[in-house]
Amino acid sequence: MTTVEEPARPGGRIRDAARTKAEILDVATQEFARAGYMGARVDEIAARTRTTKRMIYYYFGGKEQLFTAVLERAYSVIRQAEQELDVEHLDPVAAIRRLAELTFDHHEAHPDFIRLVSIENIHEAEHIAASEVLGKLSSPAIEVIRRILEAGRASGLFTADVDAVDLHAMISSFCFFRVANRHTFGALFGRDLVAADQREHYRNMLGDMVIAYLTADRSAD
Amino acid sequence: MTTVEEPARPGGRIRDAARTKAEILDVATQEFARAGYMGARVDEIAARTRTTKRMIYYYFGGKEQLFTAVLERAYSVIRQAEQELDVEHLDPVAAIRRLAELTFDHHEAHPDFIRLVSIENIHEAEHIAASEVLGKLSSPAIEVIRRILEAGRASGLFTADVDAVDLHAMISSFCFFRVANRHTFGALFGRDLVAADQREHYRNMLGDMVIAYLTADRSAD
DNA sequence: TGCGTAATGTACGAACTGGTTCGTTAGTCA
DNA sequence: TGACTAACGAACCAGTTCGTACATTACGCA
Repeated sequence: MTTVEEPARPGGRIRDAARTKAEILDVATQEFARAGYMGARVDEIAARTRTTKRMIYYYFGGKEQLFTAVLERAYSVIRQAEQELDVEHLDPVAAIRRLAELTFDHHEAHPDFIRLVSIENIHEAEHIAASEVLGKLSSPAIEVIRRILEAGRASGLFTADVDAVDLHAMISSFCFFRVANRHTFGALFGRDLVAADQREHYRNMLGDMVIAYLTADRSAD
Repeated sequence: MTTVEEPARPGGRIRDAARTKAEILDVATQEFARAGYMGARVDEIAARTRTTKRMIYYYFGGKEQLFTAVLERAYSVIRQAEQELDVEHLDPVAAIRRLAELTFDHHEAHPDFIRLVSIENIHEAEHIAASEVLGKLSSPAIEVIRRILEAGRASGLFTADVDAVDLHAMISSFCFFRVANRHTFGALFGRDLVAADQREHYRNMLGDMVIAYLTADRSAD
């Protein structure tokens, strides 16, 4: 989330559509993530911006479209990260582990994004459905996983006939839950899943889990 | 969720505190799960009840306490289910698989509960913290897992030195994600994780994953 | 049977909230 | 340089929303 922060020429208003839009999106991302879609206040977003509520409606049309724009930008950040995945030079086991760790790191680094996704699910993904952009572009990570899995099966390392999307779901589950349900889990089990000193532990646990699943001896089943 | 449904004596109002309270909780559960905490409308809950908004404030004090009461009852349902866990007569591998499948089934059967938990996490578990009841009582499932893990390690079947709470988190992750993120995942990857004809597939996948993790050959690490 | 209290219903209000109306200003291009 | 338009601000409005004041009724018990 590129936080816009500029010297702000002190005398009166400056005209910069791009900056104003970006600033609104920054603040809106925080506010929606903080309070949920219905809990977020358009006035509050405006107040924390160097512009006014009028501009939100001028640029985005309304609360609904603003949230959609927030989601679009948030998703574009992961896609960017996924695009930079470069793990296919590794052997399949190392490649999958690396991919899992990158997913893990990305979730940890973007808790606001996780919250937005939770919120969007409460609303049954209606904003994603309404978005021109989001519906189409699928994740590059899936293709990467598909290729690694193929290589792993070809070399005999991977015993399981797993689908790439399913494996992605498995990896995401763990990463997502850890961040999204941090609070209830902590309150009920007295354990902070996102505690700094447990980070490596859970990161390894995820890798071990995925590799164990892919390389398990299926002859006993 | 025991839906209260009674013949409803046709002539005028009936006095039944327990029934009125239970009916409010039923409707409130639906409404909060549907729209989130901030999105839920007290008037709407009252309208869908055979009583009035006045009664909500009379019995629960306010929206906040009503939501807490909804959470308390929702969590008590899982605890009930967990209390009935009876898997320790099985060998450790079968016992863990059975436990994972029960968790899987419970999540699938209670989507409203999943939504409430997501919502409560958006609000950083503040209602759980405010609850007299919820903070203390921890899950019986943890003790069951602890015992199975011990037996598994003792018999040499389980290679991993896993903590019971961590394993619970692992199992819950997959089950929770599948239900909670159904909508965004479906919209983005074109796959319905809760499709009826894929149920067995994902149920097996979870079991395979957990067993593979617990019985993996760790000598290579 | 009458009385006290728990339970219930109605109507209302103050504060809030998304969205709009109307008017203003800065930049730019002919 | 002047006019045109994109960018912007202040005030306002209509509909909601949580919560309450006040009146009322059913039920248990003396």
